[in-house]
Amino acid sequence: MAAMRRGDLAKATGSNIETIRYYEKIGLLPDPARSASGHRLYSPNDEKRLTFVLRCRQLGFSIAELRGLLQLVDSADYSCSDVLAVTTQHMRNIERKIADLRRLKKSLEDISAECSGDQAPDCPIIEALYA
Amino acid sequence: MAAMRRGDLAKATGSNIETIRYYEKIGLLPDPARSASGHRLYSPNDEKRLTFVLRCRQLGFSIAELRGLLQLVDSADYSCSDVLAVTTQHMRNIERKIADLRRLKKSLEDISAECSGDQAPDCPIIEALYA
DNA sequence: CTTACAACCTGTAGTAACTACAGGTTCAAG
DNA sequence: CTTGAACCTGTAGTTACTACAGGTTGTAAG
Repeated sequence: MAAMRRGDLAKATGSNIETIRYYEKIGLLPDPARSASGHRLYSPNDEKRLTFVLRCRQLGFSIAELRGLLQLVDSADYSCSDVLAVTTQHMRNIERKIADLRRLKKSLEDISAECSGDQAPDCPIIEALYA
Repeated sequence: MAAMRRGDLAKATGSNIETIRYYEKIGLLPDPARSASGHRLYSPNDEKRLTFVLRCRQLGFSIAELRGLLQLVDSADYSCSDVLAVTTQHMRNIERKIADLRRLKKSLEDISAECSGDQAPDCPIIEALYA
């Protein structure tokens, strides 16, 4: 189980090599071990943590939310209710975003309804917005 | 019908005073007239254009999409089909975002389903992500 | 007429979450 | 021993603004 270098870790997790350095810089990942010449060396534990971070990001957690989640994880005595609170809040945010987008789409549909889509000049969409 | 200054225009359109300068800088708004001492002076036409820009932004058009729309408007011989093409593309983008968020929400629900939300340590949400 | 203060002017830095580059070192293969 | 990939660092660019610093102008009251 040899230590991985940064490129290996990126490949193993499917992430961008620069992202790893970025996450380290902002404190999501701990400073890794270094070889004698200064190259970063990653353990399987480091890989697990990065995987966690990447999964949370894929689930739409912001870096700030993720920081909260990691604080829980790192505190080592987190409970279900703590985690569920963060997750539930995040789901609410997502629901709000969905609602916003739906309203947006409805507005666009309404505005577009009058538009013939043909070669006519003076499109009613523009008329509606540029009044 | 006196010319407005920047603060007046911001108030009239409900926008931030700095945003106006920003839109000017990136070329969404034309360079306005200036008083002898260098203060910006806005015409009713300027106000109409800013209103258009703000409405499009509220409808979720990116600055790049907006630029396309303005190019059409400024070309003065745009047609319905041109405008509808941009709008339709934008609606598709919104639909995709909605779908993405729905999938996200579903994943979170699935992951959370096992979580009791009580004081138990070792939350299954974390287990699922930090595996 | 002066004083005060709001509103303006400019350029620049900060936000979120990365990505990309420049210029230099180290590692691994042939 | 040479070559080239992979690494190192710091910094700039992205989107769409917002906020500040430090200076000038406009306006109203005294």
